[in-house]
Amino acid sequence: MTPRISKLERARLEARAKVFKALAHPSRLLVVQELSRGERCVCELTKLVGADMSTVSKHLAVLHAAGVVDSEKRGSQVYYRLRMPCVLGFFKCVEGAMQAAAKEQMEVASPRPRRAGRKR
Amino acid sequence: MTPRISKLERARLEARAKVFKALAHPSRLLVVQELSRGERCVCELTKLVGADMSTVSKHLAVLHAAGVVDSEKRGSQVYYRLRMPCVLGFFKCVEGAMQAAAKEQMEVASPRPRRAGRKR
DNA sequence: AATTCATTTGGCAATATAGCCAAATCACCA
DNA sequence: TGGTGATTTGGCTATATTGCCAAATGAATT
Repeated sequence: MTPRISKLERARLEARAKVFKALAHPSRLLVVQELSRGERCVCELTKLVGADMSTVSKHLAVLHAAGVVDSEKRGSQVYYRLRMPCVLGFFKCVEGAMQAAAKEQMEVASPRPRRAGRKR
Repeated sequence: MTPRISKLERARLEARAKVFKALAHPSRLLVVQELSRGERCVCELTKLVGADMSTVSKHLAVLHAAGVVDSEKRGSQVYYRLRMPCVLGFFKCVEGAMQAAAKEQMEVASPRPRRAGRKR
């Protein structure tokens, strides 16, 4: 019942979790990936994601609140930029782990026989 | 309405998001951090987190399903291990970004005066 | 086999998230 | 000032997540 960590540590974890939460959605990951290639306006991202613009706007608000992206209004459109480029490094980490997991999945599904095996 | 990405790409994003989702909770982040120091049984992690053991067990199940941790039963207890150590690198990235954000927050709250300023 | 400890699972209520539509803003232009 | 395009916000429903309790499972012990 009594946690072994301080309130401060709790707050730190909460803040960190906010960033992960912000990235924990396919559309938002897609947006981040796209923004890694340069700034984009909401209309461009909307076409890319293929959802309602209001939906995309809310996704962007989540990313912005977490400090992952930055926005700048120019004329009538708003441009978003990636502000935490180090997330891209983590994508590679995840990618690698997923490949390992996939390989393992396959081996569980049909293990390579040690000496001789046959399909069943 | 029509997204500009393929179904395969969609699936890839979904899989990636699953990992982020698994990390998107303070308690689970705490667990990951702890496991970076070595394997721990559920009872240890439960004390650390300070929640019901069933709750912690479910958190661990989420991390396991995402491939972030691994488990091994030894005797009557189950030991969990970090399987994706590269997540730790990302913690640093987030930490740095959050510090930058915090500093900026403070400057927004009370900007350093350019020439002369006074409290209001 | 009964007991106990460690863990997982089922179920449920509270809360949070996602996505759409409609309405409100905001900038620009006629 | 009215109109148009870009974006955000409010509101709503559907869905997902969280966390507790209680019950089920499993291993070690008596």
